[in-house]
Amino acid sequence: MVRRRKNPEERRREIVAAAARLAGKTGLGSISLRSVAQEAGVAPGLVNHYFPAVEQLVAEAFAQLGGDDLRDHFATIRKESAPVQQMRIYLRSALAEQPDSMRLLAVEAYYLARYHPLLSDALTVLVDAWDSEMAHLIDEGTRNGAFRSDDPMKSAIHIFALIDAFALQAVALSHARLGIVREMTIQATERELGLAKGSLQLDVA
Amino acid sequence: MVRRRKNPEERRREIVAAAARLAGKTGLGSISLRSVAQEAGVAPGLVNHYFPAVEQLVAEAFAQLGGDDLRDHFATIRKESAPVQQMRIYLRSALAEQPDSMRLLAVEAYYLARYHPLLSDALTVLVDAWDSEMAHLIDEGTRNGAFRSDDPMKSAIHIFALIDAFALQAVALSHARLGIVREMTIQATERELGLAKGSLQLDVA
DNA sequence: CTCCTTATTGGTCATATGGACAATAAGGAG
DNA sequence: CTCCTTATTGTCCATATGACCAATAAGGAG
Repeated sequence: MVRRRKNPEERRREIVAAAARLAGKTGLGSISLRSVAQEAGVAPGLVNHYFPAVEQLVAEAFAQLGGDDLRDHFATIRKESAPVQQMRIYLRSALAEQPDSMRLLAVEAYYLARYHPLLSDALTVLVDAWDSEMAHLIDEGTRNGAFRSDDPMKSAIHIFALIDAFALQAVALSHARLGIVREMTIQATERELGLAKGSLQLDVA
Repeated sequence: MVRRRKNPEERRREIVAAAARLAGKTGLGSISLRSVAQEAGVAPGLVNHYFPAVEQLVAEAFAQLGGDDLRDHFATIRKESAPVQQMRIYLRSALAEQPDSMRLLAVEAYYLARYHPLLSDALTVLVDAWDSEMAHLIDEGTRNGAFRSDDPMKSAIHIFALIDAFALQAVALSHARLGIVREMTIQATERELGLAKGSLQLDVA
């Protein structure tokens, strides 16, 4: 095997990136010493060298994917200037019929978190980040006059709880239920933000 | 090893029961040929004899646990006669701080369902059963005049989506968030059933 | 140019998994 | 009481996992 000696930080990043790529395709469960080593094009022992415990690698890969996903979403949201439109854009992607890979990953992470302290921490950090970004958005909208919310953070948590519920259903259950939960989420969000019924209807441009 | 030859149906039930016991304690992931064989006090090969694929056993164990849990809950609920009190009783157990084993199992099942067709089917059956039992309860309450709901099934699905969201959080996240989601679920349920704010407050006897 | 740190490799171990199979004996049928 | 079906056992195999470790060589320091 051709050996190429790299800067440790860089190699470490490469390994995390490889693990994240795998998880994005086939879930956190597909992260193993050997699979990651192959994906990164290095020997399995090297993965072990940087991550004495695979647990750590799983947690970092999840944090990586989650962070990227969060940034992507808010970059898209921020392209809109009107708060109502921002919220509509977000709901449209969060309530899409077929779950994107991050949503599947999140459900997996919720489940694994029970046996996996490091992943649990990463999940907490990610959820907190979403909460505060969303609270910030709601706060802006409220000052702007577009929304009405006494407690933006509370509103954010409320909205995410509903979206989580949708995600859970979307992973496993029927389309009929999905439709009902989607409607419910939209209406509850409108109510939470003091919007008129129908303001967040997704099919409206 | 002492060999005792039993009626096939009985032995099969024993094996499912052993698997269910394991899953109740340590999750569906702890069901394996060997662990179940040990729990049931038989040779691993016998488990294989009754369940050529472990997948089937996992699905049946989950169905067993889920069915028992459903029956238990509604047996308790039915002890109350007043619909509002029935609903309060149910919410109190569903929104309890520490998740009971069935709740953890459900989250696991939602996740595993993606890779596990038989478990997915079992989950669908269970969810449908909950929906229709709850819809029935709501329907009774509506005829009785205690509730007000245009579409009991839709109301049931709405309520369960919120409870699922709570369960998801309860498995992994902080108490602060839990409290917010609990309040939200109670208020949304009151609204869904046409009840006055506070009617379902859990600390009310 | 030489040396030495350490990134990197490849191989080994212990463990757990699902699955298949031949041998055995329990216990009901006749 | 005898026979025969099949429930039951113990064993074996292929595979995948995490983890450990000695040997090697890349590439910067001096």
